[in-house]
Amino acid sequence: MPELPEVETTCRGIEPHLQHNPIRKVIVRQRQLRWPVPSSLSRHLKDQTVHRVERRAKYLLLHCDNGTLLIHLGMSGSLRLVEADKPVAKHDHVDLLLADGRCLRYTDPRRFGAILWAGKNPHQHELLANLGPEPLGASFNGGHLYEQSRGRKVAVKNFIMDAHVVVGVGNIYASESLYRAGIRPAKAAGKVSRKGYERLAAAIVQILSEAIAQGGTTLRDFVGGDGRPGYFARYLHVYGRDGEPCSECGAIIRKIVQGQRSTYYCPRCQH
DNA sequence: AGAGGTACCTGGCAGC
DNA sequence: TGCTGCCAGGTACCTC
Repeated sequence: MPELPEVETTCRGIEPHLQHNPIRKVIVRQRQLRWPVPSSLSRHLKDQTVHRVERRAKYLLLHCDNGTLLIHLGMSGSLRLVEADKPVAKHDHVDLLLADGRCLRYTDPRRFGAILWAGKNPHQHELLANLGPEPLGASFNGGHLYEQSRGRKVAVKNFIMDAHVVVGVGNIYASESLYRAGIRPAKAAGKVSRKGYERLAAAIVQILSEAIAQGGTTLRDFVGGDGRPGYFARYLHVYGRDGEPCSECGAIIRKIVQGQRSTYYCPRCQH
């Protein structure tokens, strides 16, 4: 479910509700996520206040005075503020009960997500320390992609999904960005020109920014709860559209598999 | 070092 | 209706 725009939307959505609203109790119903939820969680969080929520890559960092809670939503995770007495559903794994009678509820059917305690220097945490630049940050541009890609034989689509190169480009937006930049997903990363990477970096920035402005495209349907409707048809040009005509040139959109993930592209617009 | 595959897990859907 | 197989938005870790 969550690509970077959804994580960003979650980040902005929960922060104002957590500030000045101390955590009174932690309930862990399912400890077995990607890594076990630490048993020390309750001790660390009880009576702490989250004073700031930050996003780094697709991790959420809930900063408290004595350390930081790291949350990753994996493929199917979500965080919602609900009344504390709302009945729990099957995959509601963790609740942070708040002083105002509500709770931050972590739900994750596939349990690929993570909830970890990071201590006082969270950016030094092993999961965060070696990540590439933020796509919406100042150090990300076409030059960076160009430099990083010299000599690399990996397909450019896999290259831009590598978190050591740039974080936050998930499977949907990888296809969409390459389409907008006019680059074939299977092309070797080292063979893409500087100009190509300048278009690609610009496309990544534009597409992620637009998705955030819309409130996180995929989160919308996830919250709605039913499959993957409306927004796909409206905002995505190639993803999930194999067999349909390209909106630019009319050629039939193709689907290929790269690294066990589906990739979509227009054979006429992308070279 | 880099490329590619595997693993984690549940649910929804198509096809029979 | 029920079964089977396949697919799904992520990413750390393994092997070659």
